[in-house]
Amino acid sequence: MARKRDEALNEATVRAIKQHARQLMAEEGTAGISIRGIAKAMDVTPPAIYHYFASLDDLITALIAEDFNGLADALEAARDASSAVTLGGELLDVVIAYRQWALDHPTDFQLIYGNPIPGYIAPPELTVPAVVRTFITPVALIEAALQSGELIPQPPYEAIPPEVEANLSRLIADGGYPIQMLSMHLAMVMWTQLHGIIMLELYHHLGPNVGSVDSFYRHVMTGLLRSMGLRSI
Amino acid sequence: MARKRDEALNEATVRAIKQHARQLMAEEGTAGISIRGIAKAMDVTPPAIYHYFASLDDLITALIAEDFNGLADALEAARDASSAVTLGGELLDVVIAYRQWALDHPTDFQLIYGNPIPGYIAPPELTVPAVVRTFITPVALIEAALQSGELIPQPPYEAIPPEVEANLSRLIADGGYPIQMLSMHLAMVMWTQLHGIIMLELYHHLGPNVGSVDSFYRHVMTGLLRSMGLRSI
DNA sequence: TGTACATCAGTGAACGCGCGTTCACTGATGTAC
DNA sequence: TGTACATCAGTGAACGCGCGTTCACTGATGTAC
Repeated sequence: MARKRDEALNEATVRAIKQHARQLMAEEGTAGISIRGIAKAMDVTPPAIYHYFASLDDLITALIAEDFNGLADALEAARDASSAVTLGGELLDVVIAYRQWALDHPTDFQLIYGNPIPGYIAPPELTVPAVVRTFITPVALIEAALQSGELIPQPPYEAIPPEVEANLSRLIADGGYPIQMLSMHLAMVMWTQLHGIIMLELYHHLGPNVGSVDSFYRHVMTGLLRSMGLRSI
Repeated sequence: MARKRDEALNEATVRAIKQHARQLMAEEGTAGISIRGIAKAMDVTPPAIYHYFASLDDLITALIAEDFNGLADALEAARDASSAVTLGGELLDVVIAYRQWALDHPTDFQLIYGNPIPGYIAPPELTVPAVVRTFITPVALIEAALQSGELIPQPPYEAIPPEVEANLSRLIADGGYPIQMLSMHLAMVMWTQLHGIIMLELYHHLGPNVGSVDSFYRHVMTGLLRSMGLRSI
């Protein structure tokens, strides 16, 4: 029976394990993570790992949690570092940072958004709020732009299907954020668009088709935000 | 050394092998495909499989090829079966069929568009033209709508970034289709949008957020096509 | 200051598992003369 | 009509591999009195 990091002195080792796990994942893909592989890379015996994580699944769960937070942090940082003078400009910078994080951490992005690792099931009580945290930065900017009149909703994006409306309002209530349903809806649409480009790019389906994914992404995302009624980009 | 299906009498067995492979994949995920697993399911000895496929990788490649063609066939069938009276209506039916195929064959969709199977690398000379075949039906409808004036390009979707333009024209030349670059570009944008929704849905990230993905998908895709300038839906 | 003991980090051997692939083979079926 | 032979589909044993996890253990370090 392994103890989980009761106190924090082993913190450095925990970090080292995660780091080697990510290294392995980068080299062999998301399913390449293994206790034995990490142990070999650290020049240590496999059971030693069990002092820090109770099982392989626990390790993976920790990685996933960290990655979601890493992405969310990157979005916040991009907003804070943005030199844009409008909310729309900040939003575009955040959107660009989203893809940049995926490009900088391709296997991490696959880990949180791609095929599940064989035999592993991510606990939804981790995964759902983690996705939500990732949303907060962009959705808050959309909300602010909406309030300030910088974003004036345009058809067809000013309407929300009734079936979706119900769920969105529950989502907002659960989160406790003072945010209009329309902001949430627009963020959702934006999210699916950006996600499609990134996923296709990561799996090498988009590059051969559009050549410069950089330009394509910027063009499409700018276009989408303008279609939604954002006047400032 | 195994012979590949020299003649076609073993065709029924080849089909049975693929079918059991898909079954296994549906139960255990994309990485659950294994020679031994298939053999066990067919109540046969593992080496027997090597009479029909030279290796596991060959089998996977055959599955991928078949899936791409299956998706392309489904799109053609949807166009042919469409009761819509406009090109735009047909296009929307095709777009809906795309998602429906993914929902009907979730692990097949993951196989062709999700994480690669550990240790397997799909041959690009198979994969790139296969993706293209999948494009033909929607892009032809967009082209026709453009020619007939049913689609009148609107900003921001009437422009193509220069870096993308170069690649698109090469793509069209390679394919030998008499298609305007703008049709290709619009199809590309549409593809990334639809793909994002489907991927997020398949991995259970979208459902909890929007409630009815059905409504959301229809709403977003209709909205996008209208924004592009399609007048008939 | 010295001794007794607890804790911590890790070892080494072993478990049972499933995997792709190879090899020499067997028995049934079909074909040629 | 009967015999000789080739082909086909599959068997059974074995290879070497990597995996997660368990178990009893060791030796170093820290702490209490």
